[in-house]
Amino acid sequence: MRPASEQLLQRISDRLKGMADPMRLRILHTLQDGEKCVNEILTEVGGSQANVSKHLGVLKRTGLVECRREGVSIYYRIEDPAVFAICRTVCDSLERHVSNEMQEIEAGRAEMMVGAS
Amino acid sequence: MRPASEQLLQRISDRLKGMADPMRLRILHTLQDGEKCVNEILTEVGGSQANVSKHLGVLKRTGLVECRREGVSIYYRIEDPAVFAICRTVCDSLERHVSNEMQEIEAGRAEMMVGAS
DNA sequence: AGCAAGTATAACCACTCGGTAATATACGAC
DNA sequence: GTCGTATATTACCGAGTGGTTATACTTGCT
Repeated sequence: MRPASEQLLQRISDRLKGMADPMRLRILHTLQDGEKCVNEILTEVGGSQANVSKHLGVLKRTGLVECRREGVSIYYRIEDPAVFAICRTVCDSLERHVSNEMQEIEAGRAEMMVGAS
Repeated sequence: MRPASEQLLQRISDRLKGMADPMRLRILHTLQDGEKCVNEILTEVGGSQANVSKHLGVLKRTGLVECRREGVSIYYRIEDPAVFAICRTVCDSLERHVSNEMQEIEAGRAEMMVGAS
């Protein structure tokens, strides 16, 4: 097994950390259908202007989004669609997890029924 | 586009946060080839016992690993191999990112050369 | 130049996080 | 029971995070 260099691990965890926030996930999600300026993002995801701007800064620093200026507006767009693949993978995993929980609950219930007089 | 419920976003970000740390990635990586007890993990990933134990706690709370007791030892194992798919996706994305940077540097250099007398 | 709109930044606060050192717990051997 | 080993937990600290409010910056318009 490869030793998985410290640098690589650091970069992976940075990127994951960049995504690991509900507000930022909302922003990424709303950018899924094309670039949008801050105002549009703001009305779609809610929250204060300063807060959204800060989260956009985090996303930009992390390399998850890019932006360009057009007049007085600044348009943000997804820099790497891999984000969505990651989200999908996590969602699938969560679904499996939940269905496992359900099965265990079912099994537990069945066992209780056997034990019951 | 689906509104992507607040709960789901919270769970996704929790899971990402659970992975978003170099030490935890190292632990997950070392568990890739089967379950290991804390001592084994400890010697493979380094760091203090308390620290590794705490990170293992985080991984367990997040639902990324499971554990079982065998005598005095406690064996941990990956609960959901989706972790590796996520890492692979991030790595691929990083590689693309880096190669883009390289191209831009190359392009920039070429331009400079043109400008030079 | 001055003003307004869009966006970013600074200062601050409560809170979480990653780390360490020390202590507690659980188990097996004796 | 005591002792030693394996692991978890506690208490603490410095650093970072997510949020708010207020302020600054940048651009277009007049």
